[in-house]
Amino acid sequence: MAQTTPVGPSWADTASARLADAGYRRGGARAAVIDLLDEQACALTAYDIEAALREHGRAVGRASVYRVLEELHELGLVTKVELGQGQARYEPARPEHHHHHLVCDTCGAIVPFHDDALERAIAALSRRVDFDVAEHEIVLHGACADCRN
Amino acid sequence: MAQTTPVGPSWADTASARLADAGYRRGGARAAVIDLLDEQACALTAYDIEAALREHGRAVGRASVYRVLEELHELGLVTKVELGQGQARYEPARPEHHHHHLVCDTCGAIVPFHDDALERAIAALSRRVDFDVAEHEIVLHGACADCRN
DNA sequence: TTTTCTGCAAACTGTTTGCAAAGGC
DNA sequence: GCCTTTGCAAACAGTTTGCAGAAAA
Repeated sequence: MAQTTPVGPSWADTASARLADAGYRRGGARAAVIDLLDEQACALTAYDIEAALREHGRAVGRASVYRVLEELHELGLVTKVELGQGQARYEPARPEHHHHHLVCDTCGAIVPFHDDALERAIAALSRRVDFDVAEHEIVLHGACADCRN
Repeated sequence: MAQTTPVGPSWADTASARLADAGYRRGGARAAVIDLLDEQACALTAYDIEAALREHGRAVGRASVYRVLEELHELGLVTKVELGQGQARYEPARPEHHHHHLVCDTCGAIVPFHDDALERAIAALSRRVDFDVAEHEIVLHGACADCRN
């Protein structure tokens, strides 16, 4: 169950450092949310985060969860995705693990994917367009392997 | 200000026919929403629709707007998009005008675009993936020409 | 006349905000 | 000690639902 992700400077470290640079103090709620996000590979809802923290015995107020997520998102450290399920999801922004999502509209399952051709098409398009494109979000809806039967 | 879109069977006709086939009756709220959507090229929020109908002197209850939109979406006649602005938007589904959206995170402007390379990449990917892909949504975030200065 | 549709108001859900107490520096 | 951060509760916004009257078939 334990996941090992032995990289150099962890996302949590980077995020903490960046927050410090931005003048934020090292509060408990902030650290708890960052540590939790650091362990996650894919996107969680604010509620997921709140529940997980409570289970870990590090309960954090809902408002604080939202506030921390917003700060992190503002600094580009967290990616906020809306998968059409009526609530936002958040995941650590790790450029080397850039990905998008498949959503099963039947069971709600979320599967991350990455596709170079798609990224190239997006990059080319971004250059062509009269717009400063900062981010892009791609969501594929449908039925997962289990649900299409 | 008046837009002319002289196609064969209008989207409104198609939508009405499809609704009738599905066993729905031809109520006033339903017709009003369909007629309004038919005139629109891009995505409106439920609130936009409610306000526009009121201005046209065809006021429709908010609940009815949502109910009609849901029916239309269920039948695949309306595309529902979430552009990260905390509210859903709806537009008539016209396969021949398939497009996606650029969103200016500064002023909120929404610009539709279409890109064949992107669509091809999505199509290829959809075939490769262990998932029945029914729809896809692509949102590019950034700053529009006016806001990037 | 029977069944569906509509509008209103109330309920809900996810998110944000005001404020006083707790905590970092 | 000053200023930020936190948690709670209340406020909010968008959306959904229950219900009684209006309207289609």
